[in-house]
Amino acid sequence: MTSKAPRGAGDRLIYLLKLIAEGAPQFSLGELAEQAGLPASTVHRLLQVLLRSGMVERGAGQSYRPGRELHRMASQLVAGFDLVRSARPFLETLVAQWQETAVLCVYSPVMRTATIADVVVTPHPLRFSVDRGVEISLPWGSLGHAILAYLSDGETEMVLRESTVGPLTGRPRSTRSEMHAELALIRERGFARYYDPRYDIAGIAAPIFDATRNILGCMGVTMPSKRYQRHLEDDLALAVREAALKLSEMAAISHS
Amino acid sequence: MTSKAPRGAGDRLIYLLKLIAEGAPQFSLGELAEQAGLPASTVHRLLQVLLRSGMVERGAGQSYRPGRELHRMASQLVAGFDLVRSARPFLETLVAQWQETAVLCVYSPVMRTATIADVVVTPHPLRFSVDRGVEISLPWGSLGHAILAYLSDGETEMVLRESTVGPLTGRPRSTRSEMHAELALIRERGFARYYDPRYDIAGIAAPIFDATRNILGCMGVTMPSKRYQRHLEDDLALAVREAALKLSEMAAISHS
DNA sequence: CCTGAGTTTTCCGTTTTACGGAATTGAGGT
DNA sequence: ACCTCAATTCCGTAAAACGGAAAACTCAGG
Repeated sequence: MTSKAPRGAGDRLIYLLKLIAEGAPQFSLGELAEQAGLPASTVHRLLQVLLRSGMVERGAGQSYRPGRELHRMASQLVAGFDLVRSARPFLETLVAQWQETAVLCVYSPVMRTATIADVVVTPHPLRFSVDRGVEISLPWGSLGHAILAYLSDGETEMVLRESTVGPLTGRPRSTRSEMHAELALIRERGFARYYDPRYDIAGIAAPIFDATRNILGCMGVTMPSKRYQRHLEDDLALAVREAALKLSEMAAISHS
Repeated sequence: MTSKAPRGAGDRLIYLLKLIAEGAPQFSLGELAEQAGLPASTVHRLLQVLLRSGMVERGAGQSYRPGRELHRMASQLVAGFDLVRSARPFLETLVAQWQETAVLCVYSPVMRTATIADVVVTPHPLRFSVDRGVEISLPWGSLGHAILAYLSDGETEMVLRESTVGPLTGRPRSTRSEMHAELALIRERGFARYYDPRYDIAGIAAPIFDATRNILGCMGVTMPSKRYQRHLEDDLALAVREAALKLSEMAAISHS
């Protein structure tokens, strides 16, 4: 907990603000000071700044609490939330770190379809052309699986029944039980892998949820199966899962 | 726009954060500097702090945008939002400023009833005893009217039909058309007044909405009709309306 | 009502950082 | 390549931040 506190009034204020936002709805100066690893007098002075701006208010007795201005700011930000726009930085980070095309995919429950909402392409010259708006098939590929695995049993069933052939292969993908085993594995791990050397395509994807753990879509990376070899370790998969998790957290309260 | 900017790194950071949160999802250093009324070099330095902490990120080109950390903070705050707890400071402020008992009232659409969720009492020795949990009657009193005025026509009709007598008077309150005229007036003004010298009670209340302008409840002040005289001017009414408005803004995204 | 332990708040000399105009660098357009 | 405008860096000055220590305050318990 007592991580090294930053120096400088500005950095420290942000640092405190974060602690306050994720901390208890009611706290004392001492608690905050200890948690922040800062001297009480310093925390006190910084709290005056937050108090002055309404970001923090005084509660019953000698306690402090998040202020109305802070809440108002939060509402404004959340209200202006947009999955696609918010996902962008994550996609960009993934590409910057792993050099593979990153994709955001949103699921439409009414249509029972998923479409590519945003893409950041790899700098590699060899890459698939992935376009926004393209519908992806749920029973096929890492992106589809990452969503399919989190649909209700009924929905999953309907999806599987509706389409029995893969979009590239043109033939049944796998048996029903193989499929269910794979989806269970995805749920366990928190991400989906896909690898098909026959069509030189591979990918890793992880689900994105809203506050009630309804699936909103998924985020993933796709690449030629050759390059996939480098990522057989869990490093990339964990990065993708982590990004999707953070985005879910951000989307937790949204006008789904 | 060019209000006097605060001095000191801390104050200025908060000031910028607010501008960023309520401003465009994409902005340039120059824009922000002008809007803040600060020299560009200063804004630049402060942005480094926000950048360092992830509260702001760089977008395409040379632009800036609200960062992931800021969004995450906002989600956490909104997730922990609670109408009753959030209303408290408003109630306290009202009592401190006007010395009259302030009440938060929440509406339950399923039951079609409103109950008192929180109270901060006046310091005056002469006051009504208002208790949490008490159900209030919608067709009667400022609190009830402030809610009733914003129900759908159908709901309003059902409420009026269900209860035809006032809780204190024990007799029909007013004609249907009088009632509708009053509710229209409330909608126009944004607050409800009530005054009944026969029972020495008076009050002013304003509605609280969620993001889609569904009514969540209301906030108001009650007092003996004697003291009401002092508040015939719109000052108190405006204060109540203002408080309810701000709370609505905060509640804009909530798990109602 | 008084006392005492534990906080919070103020003080103040020292140190560090913030400040912002001017100069430089860099991006985007023609 | 060249131009323009905005972003970024520099740097001497000025102002705030810093935090230990002392004072004031709060809340129990006697």
